[in-house]
Amino acid sequence: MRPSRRDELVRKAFHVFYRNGFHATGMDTLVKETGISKTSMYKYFRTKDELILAVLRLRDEEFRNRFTRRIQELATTPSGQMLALFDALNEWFSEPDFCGCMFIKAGAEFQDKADPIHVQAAEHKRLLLEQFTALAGQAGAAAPRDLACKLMLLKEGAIVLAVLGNKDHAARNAKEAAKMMIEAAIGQTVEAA
Amino acid sequence: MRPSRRDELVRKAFHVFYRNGFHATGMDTLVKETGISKTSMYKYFRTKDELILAVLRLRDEEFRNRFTRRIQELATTPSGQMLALFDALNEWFSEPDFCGCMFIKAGAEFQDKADPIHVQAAEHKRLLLEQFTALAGQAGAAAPRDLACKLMLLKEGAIVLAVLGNKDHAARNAKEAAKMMIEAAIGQTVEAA
DNA sequence: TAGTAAATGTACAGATCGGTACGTTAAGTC
DNA sequence: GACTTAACGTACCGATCTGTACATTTACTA
Repeated sequence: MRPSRRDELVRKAFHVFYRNGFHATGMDTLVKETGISKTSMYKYFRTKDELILAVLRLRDEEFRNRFTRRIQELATTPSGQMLALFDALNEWFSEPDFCGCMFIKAGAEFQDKADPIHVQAAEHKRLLLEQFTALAGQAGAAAPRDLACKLMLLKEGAIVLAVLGNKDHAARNAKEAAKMMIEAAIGQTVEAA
Repeated sequence: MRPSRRDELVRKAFHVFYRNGFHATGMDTLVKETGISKTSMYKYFRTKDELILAVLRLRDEEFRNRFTRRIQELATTPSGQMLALFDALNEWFSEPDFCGCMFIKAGAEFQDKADPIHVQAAEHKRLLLEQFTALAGQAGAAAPRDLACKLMLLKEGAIVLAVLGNKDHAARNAKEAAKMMIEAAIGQTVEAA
């Protein structure tokens, strides 16, 4: 089974949806931007929504993998990695084609909580929270889930303000706030990278 | 100048856009949901985008007014009001028709930073940040703008997680985190309401 | 009661939407 | 060379999109 053409579609469709939005991107636009015929698209996916779901699944996997790896590169201790999370976030903000979180946008465009796309978006956040919780547990936090939730709050808030406000300001303050949260939860200081 | 019919349109259009999204809501849907003829709509506003802008302006004004008033009802001191902000947030989350922040959603659907709708959404966040900064200044915070930014981060993060995760969890942790931020910035404890 | 302004309903234009039908081309395999 | 498979292009379907034209009705006012 050669996955090439189908994966190429999903990968290219991601960029178009990410930049243009879901409802604002028509299938004809996708044909033009991806160079893949509409006939092929509808052989791989029965509906536009199914294509969107595939895009979100790919993005979820790649984003979490890349994020986790980058954090491990930046710090060795669990507490240090929790703080490095916000350096990785800042790096992401600085990428030239950064324009927010795909899952926040998916949740915003597909608001029905029963919609599979909305569910998929929520699932991404849930999986991230799980990872953060594990990290907080390894760091010896008193209430790992609460610390993880607080880090998530800062991360999501930083993304929103990076889109609608000042990237640098958001990233710096999120990291400062995170440092206080982490230190309060584990009872010792954490040094910034 | 009788503002009734036009304002009625803006007010009712808000609810439809808020629940259904901007691109997903057609003008014919607005006719059906608001009971106002399409001819009238296009007499008041030349395009759909202009109507959306008017909706955002109304929402901005009403949201900030209502929020500010509620915070003043819940607490008297500036520092207490900053904390009460997260009680007001929790109340908002509990409203039956709560489905996120209209401006985050507007920013997500209109991503072009030059688009007037995107600009309007960013302006709302900027004005909120101004208010928080003033409050932080009154409370005697060392760096009012930084404290305000941290509160914003927690507020926006809480909204995102209220939509894509657990409302109660998000609101409670946001308030706990805010308490630590405020106390660290003003150098004294703040009591919860 | 006549006149005026606002709001209405209906019908439509031109474009685009998601999705399908169908015939053609390109590349490999036997 | 015959056969299969995957991808292609084009043309189209019915529905919906934003926005307009136009004649009619409502409601206030003189």
